[in-house]
Amino acid sequence: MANMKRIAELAGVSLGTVSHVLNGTARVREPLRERVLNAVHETGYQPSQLARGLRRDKTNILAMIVPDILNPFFPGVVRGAEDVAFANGFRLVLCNTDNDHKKELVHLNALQTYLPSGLIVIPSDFSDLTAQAESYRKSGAAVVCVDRLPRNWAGDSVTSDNAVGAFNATSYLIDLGHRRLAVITGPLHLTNSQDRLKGFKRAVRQAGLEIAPAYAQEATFDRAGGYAKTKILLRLLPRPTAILACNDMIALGALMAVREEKLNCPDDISIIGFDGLDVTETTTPQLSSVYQSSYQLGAEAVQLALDRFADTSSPVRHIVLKTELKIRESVAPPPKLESANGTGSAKRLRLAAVRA
Amino acid sequence: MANMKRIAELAGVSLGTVSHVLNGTARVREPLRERVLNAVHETGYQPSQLARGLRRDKTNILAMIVPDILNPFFPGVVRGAEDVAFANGFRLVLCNTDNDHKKELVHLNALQTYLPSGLIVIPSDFSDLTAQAESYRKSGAAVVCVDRLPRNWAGDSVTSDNAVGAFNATSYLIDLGHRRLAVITGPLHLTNSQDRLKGFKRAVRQAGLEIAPAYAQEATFDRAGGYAKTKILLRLLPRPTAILACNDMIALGALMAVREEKLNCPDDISIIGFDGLDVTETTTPQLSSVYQSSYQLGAEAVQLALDRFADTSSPVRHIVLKTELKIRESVAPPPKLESANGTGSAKRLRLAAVRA
DNA sequence: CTGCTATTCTGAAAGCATTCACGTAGCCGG
DNA sequence: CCGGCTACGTGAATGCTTTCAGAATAGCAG
Repeated sequence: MANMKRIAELAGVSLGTVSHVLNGTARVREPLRERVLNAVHETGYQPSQLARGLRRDKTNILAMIVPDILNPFFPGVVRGAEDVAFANGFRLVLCNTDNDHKKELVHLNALQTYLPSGLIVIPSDFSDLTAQAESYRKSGAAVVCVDRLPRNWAGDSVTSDNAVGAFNATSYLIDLGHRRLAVITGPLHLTNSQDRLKGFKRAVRQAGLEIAPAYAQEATFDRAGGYAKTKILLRLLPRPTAILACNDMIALGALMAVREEKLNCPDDISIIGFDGLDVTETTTPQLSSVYQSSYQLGAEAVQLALDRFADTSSPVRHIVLKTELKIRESVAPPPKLESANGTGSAKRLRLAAVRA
Repeated sequence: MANMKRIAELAGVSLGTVSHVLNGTARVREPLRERVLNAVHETGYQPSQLARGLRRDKTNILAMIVPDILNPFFPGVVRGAEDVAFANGFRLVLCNTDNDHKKELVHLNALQTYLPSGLIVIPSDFSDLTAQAESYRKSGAAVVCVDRLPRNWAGDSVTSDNAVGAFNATSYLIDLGHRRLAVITGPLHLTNSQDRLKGFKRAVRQAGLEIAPAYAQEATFDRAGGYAKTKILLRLLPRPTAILACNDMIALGALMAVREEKLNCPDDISIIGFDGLDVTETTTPQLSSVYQSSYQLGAEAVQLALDRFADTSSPVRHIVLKTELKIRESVAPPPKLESANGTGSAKRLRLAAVRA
């Protein structure tokens, strides 16, 4: 690959001039400018990002840290981030933490030696990024947290309005007539889980309902978690008539458990998930869900990083994206009649009532 | 951040010695060695990857190019790649092409200026990477193609055994008694689509069956494609009793179309997908699929790149991964009786037969 | 204790682009 | 025609690490 020196020779100018033409850092008269540009075209020269980064103390790399790209929620975030990054001439280095804070730290430390312009991070469990973020900021990199916040986070962030999303979903169920609501939250040390639970509780309180503690279960954010906790919920007396699952994976597990118990969703029990993944459209029944735009989360995060990058001193920003309740087939009014012990399917019960 | 000079001062040695200790490039006696290591620990010094890359003409970055991380098949590949990369001290720069060869070229050109050690690429549509690959190889970077191959690809690659996978699935259907098989392929300019179609045809031929051209439809690799082509297939007379969908998204679309036509899967029509995505477990009926390990695809690709990297001259390798036919609920023997026009559900027909 | 070889260390050069202090040419007003 | 200013260009210094040629030291044999 040609280097700048060669371009300078070809164009018959000095190194500095080539640099100025390339970066627009100084005025260069047309004839010279053109000669430089020609030389660049002829050779297909592209400046070494390494040398440039070394000199400028900054690269056009953005470091992106996510728990696990295999979790179907995260690819959207990554894609949104990559698109905005690419549009602005930045590249994304992607790292998975598996929600392991140690691994997160390893990545954080290692990545800094590439002098990225920014760091977009979906914090791992029990993450505390204060020190690292400080270090990045000191080196001139913007740090933005996405989706959930580490403890004591005081920097820029982009999240969905988890509380309002959960509130709306819960209210919707209540409006349908549900009174015995259950919620399966994600891990409660995560701020998004906390906020969704808050939204749920607020809706419940506002409706003057009481929810016994057993009706709020904490699960891991996956199908297995949703399945296990739903099994528990379905054994409670009286059985809940609706479940707010705090993400779609949990909702999927809930649906499996419901089916396995020979209950019918939505006749016996309504389910609303959270995230609005594509998979909610292909289940039977189709899952209702609080949709949030993972893409936008990532896109806004990078935009925020770029803004921060341009203006280090402006006040911290905390972008909160709207959610949208998508009601599909998994929601219905609560069963009209029920046996006292709360077992059996609503359909059967309805039949029993007719006979009686 | 401290630099090497500072470490040298702290340890009272020369720059060269620090470098040698850090890289093990020369023998350094214990006392000095220790002083250097201490200084490194105390300062938390980490060598600048930029300077190192600049000097070595190579970074520990791997460039990874995928069509679209939002396509649920690709995150697995990326994750597999990242894990192996990380384990070997490499980082992944992720780029999406949207299957646009132009965008692919832009990424390819831009990424080279970071002097990556390797390039892992899932080629876009109509990709021809010969020239770029050559350029990368010339700069000492390993290039590995994954999942599908560009035209005239002569380099290392990792793919699944698409032909055998499709052959097995098709044979399974034939063994169940199906005679009127249909296939919905992906875009036929993609080698994986071609291979799956070949496998299908081979199984058909081997069973002595004939498939009219209309029973082989080409679709985009998504739900919409599967849906549209299935609609067409369901209108054919006689109607096919089984569909091999060449990926799970197509299968999902097929399932939707079947349901919409008030047909029952698997009673009226069997469906087998390809890829074995998680989503196949959450549909009703659960989708049978030819499972391939996207994770392994990515992991092997990076391993191959690292190997190539260590030995530039060894012969080109072409890793082909096994697939596994996962039969779930979407497959059954063909309906026993059918009306001549091929409409109506098998169940109804069976009832009619009983009455007669 | 001397002479040599083998072993360690050192320091400068190289890799490439950016930037800053400084030189030069052109132009205006006087 | 000259002083002086503006607008352009120049090239050396810089950022950080690796590597190579060569200096210094250690160790051993005689």
